[in-house]
Parts: sequence; structure tokens; C-alpha cells
Amino acid sequence: MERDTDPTRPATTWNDAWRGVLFASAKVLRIAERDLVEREGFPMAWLDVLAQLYDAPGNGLRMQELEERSLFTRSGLTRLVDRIEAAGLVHREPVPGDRRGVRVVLTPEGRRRHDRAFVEHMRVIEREFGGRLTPEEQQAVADALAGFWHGDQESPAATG
Amino acid sequence: MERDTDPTRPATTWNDAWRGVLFASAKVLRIAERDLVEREGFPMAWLDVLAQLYDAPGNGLRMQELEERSLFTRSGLTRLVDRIEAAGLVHREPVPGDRRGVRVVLTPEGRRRHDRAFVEHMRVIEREFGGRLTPEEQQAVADALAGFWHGDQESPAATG
DNA sequence: AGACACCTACTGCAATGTCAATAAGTGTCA
DNA sequence: TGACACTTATTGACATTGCAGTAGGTGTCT
Repeated sequence: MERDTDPTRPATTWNDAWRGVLFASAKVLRIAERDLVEREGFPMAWLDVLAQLYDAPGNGLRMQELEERSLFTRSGLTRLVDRIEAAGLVHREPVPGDRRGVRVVLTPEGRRRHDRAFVEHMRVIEREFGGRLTPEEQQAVADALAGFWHGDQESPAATG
Repeated sequence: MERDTDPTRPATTWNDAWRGVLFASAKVLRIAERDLVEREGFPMAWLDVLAQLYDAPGNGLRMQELEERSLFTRSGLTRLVDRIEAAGLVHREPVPGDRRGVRVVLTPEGRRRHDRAFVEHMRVIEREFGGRLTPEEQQAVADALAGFWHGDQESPAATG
């Protein structure tokens, strides 16, 4: 099939790289999602929220901050938090200086569930993603794509 | 913050690589999705279907084949195809030897829309993804992650 | 032929996500 | 102080997705 001459299917290096990123994330996420739901009874959107709160000072964030940081679900966050709150993993409290605001905080139970879920989640990622790359490949990918998360987010952190 | 000693936040190379993949795909997809909807009036789930059909022999696939290949929406495909069909970009026809089956085929209009949408989509990907990597980085990522799409899909194709 | 297991696609219903209002709160400026 | 523009989070209406169940079709085995 005349791939190289088809304008909608450019055979470029960046296209191969993008395909790799797209397939890797789609496939690994699909597996991780299923695993998490089976094991913990909640989806990755929840874990994403729990993890953001876990990483935040005081284990809490305002809705808006949460929205900015969450990788999934930019919208529908109100209801997502409703559900997580109904499950008792998080609770809402007023923001001292601003009566419009709501601060979402991890409950002790939420923190426990986060810890357990996240450890297992990491294990799945390591198996499905990390395990399929050599150490050199891991390093190369990490270096190449670091800009996408060091870029516009705060806290470069001490991960390396 | 005691990152390196926190068991839920391992500072490993594969973790950094995974974060890169996750952030890159999430951010680029968010932009691409918005761009596509604004420009073409349909979401990436549609383009995914159109592109799979475009790549298929005779520009057609059975529902099941489509489901296996589509990166997004493994489920809900019946209704997704309903919508695309209602828009006239695709149509259903019986499968000659098997009266259970349905063959989904690109219409001429569907093919036109695919071509236009895909070219612009590629442009966005190049700008938002490819453009942020050096040629060496692109090559490294492409090589490292090739296994995720050469792995279990057919047609290794002549892309490089 | 008839019973059977399996396959293919679709449907109902509930869960979830999206988008455009809406309500309440804040800060500014005359 | 009171009008005004802006911010924050929620709500309602609607679209989409996910899951379990269903109907029809196929092939096999006796």
C-alpha cells in the first residue's frame, strides 16, 4: 500500500514516535483501568483525584486547583468529587478566606485506599510498560518527554 | 517532600518514562480533540473509525474488526457507527457470506472528510508533539515504543 | 433434521462526561 | 455604599459510554 506517498499517512519520525506514545498510553491505561476497577472498585479518575490530593500540601486542594492538575476529566469534576465523597474517601470543607471556594481533602480512609491502590497501580504500570523497555529506552523516553510534565506544571520535584 | 522514600511515589526511570507518555498523550490529545471538533465538527472517536476504514481493504470492515482495531471506544461502537452513518460518512451493508455480520464502509463523503480532517490532525500533532522533540528524541521514542503497536496488531506496514 | 454451543451485532438501562446557564461571593471604582 | 465585572462551584439538559442481556445466525455433532 502506497504509504509513503499518501498525504494523510506521512512516514515521518515524529509520526512513529506519536503512534508509539498513543498506543502505549491507550493500551497500558486500558489494562490498568480494568485492573484498578476489579481490585479496588473505583476507576482511574478517582485515583487521579486521590493522588493529586495526596501530593498537595495538607492533602487538600480547591476544586479549581484540582481541575487544573487532573489529567483526566477537566469537566464534571463537581460530580466526580460528589461520588468520591459519597464513598467517604474525600470530604469538602470551606476555604477560610473565600466563601465561594471549596477545599477537597483526603479522609484517612481515602488516604489508606490511595496508598493501597497506588502501589498496585504502579506495579501494573511497571509490568505492562516499564518491563517492555530496556533501561536505556526508559531513560531515552523519560528524557525526551520530560518537557510535557515539567513544562507547565509546578513542582519539578526531586524525581531524578 | 520525601519523594524518594515514599513507596507510592517511586523515583524510577520507568516511572518518569511513563509519566512522560501519559502527559504527552493526554495534553496533545486534549488539544487535538478540541481542534478537530472546532474545525470539522466531529470528535476523534469518529476520525479513529474513519481512519481504520480508510486503511482497510476496500475501505470497509466488519463491526468486530473495527472494534478490535479502534484505539478509543472499545464499547458503544454500534451507536458510534449509528451517529457517523447518520452524518453520511459511512454506511452499513450486509456481509456476503454471513448474515449476522455488518460491513461498515466509508462513503465518498466520508473519505473526503477523512482526508481533510486527517491532514489537519497530523499538522496539529506535528506542532504540539513532534515540534517539541529533537529529531534524535523522536527517533529514540519511536524505537523504544514501537513494540506497542507492532506488537499485537497486524500489518507492520512500510512506515520506516 | 434437531439439539447444541458459539458468534455477531444490537438494545435497555445506568453511569459518566460535556456544555451552557445559574447562584453565590469577591473586589474595584465612582 | 452600590453598581459592576469577575471568580468559583454547582446544576440541568443532553450526549456518550459501559455493561449485561437479547435476538438472530452459523456450524457441528449425532
